Amino acid sequence: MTEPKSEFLREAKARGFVHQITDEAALDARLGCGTPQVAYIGFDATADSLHAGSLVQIMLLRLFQRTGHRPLVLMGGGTTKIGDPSGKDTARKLLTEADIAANIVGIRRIFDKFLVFGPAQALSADNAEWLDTLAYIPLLRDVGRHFSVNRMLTMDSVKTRLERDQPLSFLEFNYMVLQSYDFVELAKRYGVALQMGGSDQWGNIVMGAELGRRMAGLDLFGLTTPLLTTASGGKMGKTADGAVWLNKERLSPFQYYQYWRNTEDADVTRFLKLFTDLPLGEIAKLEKLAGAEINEAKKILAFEATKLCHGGDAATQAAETARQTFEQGGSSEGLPTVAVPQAELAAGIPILDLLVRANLATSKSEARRLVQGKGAKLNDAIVEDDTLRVTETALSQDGTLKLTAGKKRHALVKLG
RNA sequence: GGAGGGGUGGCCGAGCGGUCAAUGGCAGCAGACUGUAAAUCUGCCCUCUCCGGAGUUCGAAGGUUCGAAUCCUUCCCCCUCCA
Repeated sequence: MTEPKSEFLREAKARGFVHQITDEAALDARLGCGTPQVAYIGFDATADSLHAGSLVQIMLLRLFQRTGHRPLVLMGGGTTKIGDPSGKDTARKLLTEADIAANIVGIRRIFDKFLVFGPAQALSADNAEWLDTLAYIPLLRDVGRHFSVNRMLTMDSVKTRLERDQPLSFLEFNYMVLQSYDFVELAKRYGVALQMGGSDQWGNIVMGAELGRRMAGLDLFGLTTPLLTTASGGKMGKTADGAVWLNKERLSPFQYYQYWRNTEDADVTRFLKLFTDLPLGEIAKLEKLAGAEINEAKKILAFEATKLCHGGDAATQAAETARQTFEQGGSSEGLPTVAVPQAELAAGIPILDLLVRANLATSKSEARRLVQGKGAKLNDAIVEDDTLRVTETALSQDGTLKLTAGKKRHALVKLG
C-alpha cells in the first residue's frame, strides 16, 4: 500500500511518524470511514515532566487530533508502579504513590499545550483506575491464560535482559501483561481502536491487540514511531545539561528554543516535519536552503517548536533573546539569571564561584578549567585570570553583568 | 541449600601488592576552523588548592602489610549450573 486514503495515515507517513503498523489497510479503512476514531499512547509517570524524547509521541497525538480524531492520553498511574523493562538494563527505582500522583499532574499540564481536551475532543485516563483493583486470581484466569510464556520470553525487552545476563524481576515481567490489559480496557471504556507508541513498544502493543481479539473479539490496531536519533547518532532530547524538558520550570523557553536552534543541518527537515505543524509544502521550500541559509530554517524550527510547547509570546521572546545575544553580541533579560546580594558583590566574588553559581560550571575545578581553556567570558571579554574577583564595577548601566561559557551558554548576574 | 563466576570513575571495560586518581573506548566540556551545523585537529574530563600540593575513590565493614583496587575475613548484591 503506497498512498493511504485516510488523512491521518497519509500525513503521518509523509511526516516520518510511522515505523510499523499492524494491519495498515484495515486501519486505513477504519480511519477513513468518516467517524472519528480514538487512539491512545501511554505515558509512565516517572518524572514530573516529559522531555523531548516523548515529543514524537505527543506530536503524533496532536496530528491525530488535527486530522479529525480523538487522541487519548493514558497516564500510567498503575503501570508506573511496575516499571517498563523495555530498553532498560536495570529495574527502575520504585516510586511512591504520592510521587506518581504529583508526576501525573505535571505531565498532564504539558498535554494541555499540545492537545485540546473536552467533550468530543481529546481524552485522558489513568490506568491506576482499573489496575489498582485487579484481583490476582481472576486476572490470571481471564487474562493470564491468553499469554504464552514461551512467547513472552521472545519479546525484545525480555530477551535482551536475559542475553545480557541482566536481572529481570517477575514484577517487570508482568508489565506487558498489564499494558496489554490496558489496551483492552480502553477499547471497552472509550472505544479505543488504535494504540501508538515508540518502536520499543511494538511487542507490548501487538500483545495488547491480540489479547483484545482473544478476550473480546475486538479489532485493535497498533502503530509505532521510529526510534529517533540525531544525524550523528545521539539520543534525542539529551544534552550536556541533561534532558530537554518540556516544562518551563525545568528548562526555560529560551533554552528550549536554543536546543532546536542548534539542530544539526542534516536533521532540520526531518524535525520540521515531526515537531512543527508547518504544511509539508512549506517545509519542502525550506529544505532547499543550503549552506549558511539553513540557519533560517533552524530559526523557524526553533520558533515553531517553542510556540507549541510554551506559547507564541514565549517563543517570540526566546527568538528575540537569541537574536540579541548571538547576532548583536549583547545581552538580554531573557537569559538565565542569577541574583547576588549587593554586599557580596561589593566585597568581590571570585570568578570561579560566580561561574558555579550561574550554573555554567558544576564545581570550582570545572570553572577553573573553563577559565584556563579560555572558555569563560565576563561581559564578552575572555577571563584570563582564574583568581579574578568580580565587583560592582563589572556591572553595566542596566545593573547586570554577563557571563559566558563557551560560545553558547550565557547567564546574567544581577543584584538581588 | 550446594558449586562456580562477578561487583572498578556518567557508561563500557582494563588493572589483580608498590611506579594507580587508576590503560583504553564511548559520552561530555573548552579552544581552533565555521554558519549558534557537521567533520577534523588540540587540550581537559573525582574534589579542594596559597598551584608546591592536599583530601576522598575501585559493592560495605574489618584485617594482613612499610605499602592494597589488587591478599585474608565477614556481610550485601548480581549472574550461571545443580537441588
